[in-house]
Amino acid sequence: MTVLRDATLHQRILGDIEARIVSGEWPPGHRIPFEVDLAAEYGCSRMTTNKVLTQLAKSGLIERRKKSGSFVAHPRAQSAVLTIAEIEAEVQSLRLAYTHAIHARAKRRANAGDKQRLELSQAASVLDITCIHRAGSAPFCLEERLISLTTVPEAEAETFETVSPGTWLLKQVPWSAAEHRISAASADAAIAGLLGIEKGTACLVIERRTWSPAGPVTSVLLTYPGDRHALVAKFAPGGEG
Amino acid sequence: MTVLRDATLHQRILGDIEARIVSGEWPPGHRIPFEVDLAAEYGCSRMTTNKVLTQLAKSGLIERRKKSGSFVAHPRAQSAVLTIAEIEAEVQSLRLAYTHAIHARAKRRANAGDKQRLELSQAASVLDITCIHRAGSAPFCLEERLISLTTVPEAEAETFETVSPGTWLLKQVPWSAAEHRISAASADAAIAGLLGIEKGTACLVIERRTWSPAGPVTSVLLTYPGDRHALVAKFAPGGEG
DNA sequence: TTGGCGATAATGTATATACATAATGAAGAG
DNA sequence: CTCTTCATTATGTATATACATTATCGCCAA
Repeated sequence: MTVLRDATLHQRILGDIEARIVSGEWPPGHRIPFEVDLAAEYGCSRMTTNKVLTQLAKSGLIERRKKSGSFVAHPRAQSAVLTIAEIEAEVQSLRLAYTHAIHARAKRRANAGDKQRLELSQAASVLDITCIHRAGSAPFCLEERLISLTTVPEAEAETFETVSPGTWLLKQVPWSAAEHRISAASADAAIAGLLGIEKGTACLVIERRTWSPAGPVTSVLLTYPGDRHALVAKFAPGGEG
Repeated sequence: MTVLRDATLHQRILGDIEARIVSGEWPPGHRIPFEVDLAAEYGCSRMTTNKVLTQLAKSGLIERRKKSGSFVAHPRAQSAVLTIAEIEAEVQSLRLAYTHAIHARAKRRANAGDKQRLELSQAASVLDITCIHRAGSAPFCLEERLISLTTVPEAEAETFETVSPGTWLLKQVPWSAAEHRISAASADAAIAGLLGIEKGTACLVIERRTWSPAGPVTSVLLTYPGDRHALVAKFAPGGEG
């Protein structure tokens, strides 16, 4: 119920329509007023109402059909924005000291498993890195990463001792596309040892694969002890409130 | 590398700028041409380039500062759109028959735990439902749900035998806000029994809480056997590819 | 040197207008 | 009665214009 003080006309119209949809006053399937009618109602030009409705359509709240009008959409699937912070930032937001250590680092020709993880078809060489992230003195997260040296040859010269692989790659390829796969798994003996937890503990596993226009960049498995970590995703109809 | 055939001017400009950012040609911090210069380059009006840059700013790829210009943003956190399908749709996409069964259903005054889960402050009554979703004959997912009868009194009359609680609520409160919390947990004896898995199996747990303008609606814990399920979230710079 | 003041330059919002596009529905031809 | 055609109508995209907002820079004075 926060009344926006200096809301623009655009925001006012947008908010009014959103409120009527979210409250259920306009249920899915309901036809909302035409652009020209809304413009008349608010005493503005059609361009203004057009931009509002276009934005609502992009956010998925309404559907627009030429000649027919605009209709409140039927929600299909719960979708939400998932924010995965950098591990260092995540640890620091817990007011703990962040450190990382490289546990293993090897260059090799890509084997079958590597090719599948990176979606490589041709022969290529990769860098395989195992890294432990700590919050204070306790292990926080295990990182098992493959880097395609074909796409990022500069990685071969890096030891990643001072800068973690994730942070370094973010500088090299700032705006790559990514796909995340989130699942749960029991820690095997090796992982349990590295994370200092009991074998069989449930862990949250995030696999992130990233691509640049030049090709596959990296595939990383992040394993978190499950009882200590959770991902949070929020959804507000129409974007952010 | 798909060349858009009938791309609008807006899409062309947008794509060109995105490409230069994603490729690294324009690194974070780089100042991109002014609206008027872009307009001159493409032979269009400033309104067109303005809308393109405004959209890029909303998607987080650039930052805009009055008098200074527009700059490629520094990526802060990996964020991606997570789509959580309805369980029924999810099962059917696996080409399996979907059924659900109500295992328990109880109305009660909200206790301390209920109030915390629903973020209720006052006394209220809630409906507590345990429901098993099956793919074919095998359990697929366990649903433990609280519904606030203050916000959705109609729920009291529902048995949810024919329509699952999630589907029913989606009809009642179509466009509610939601918060998801994703974690991993070991199945205890009760959950293992209901899901037909061994005690201690790692499970993916999604807690979804939803609100309507009238107040908290529901809190649901979805527990999936971890080795059989994964969530997928994708990120493409600038929205969808 | 320092402090403030105003010109400037870039973005932010809104308007009126124009024409393109596509779906609907009605009129007309076979 | 059916198929085609065409006018209508609502959205989609783009333009030229206007004025508001707000950082930044340079000038001038204390």
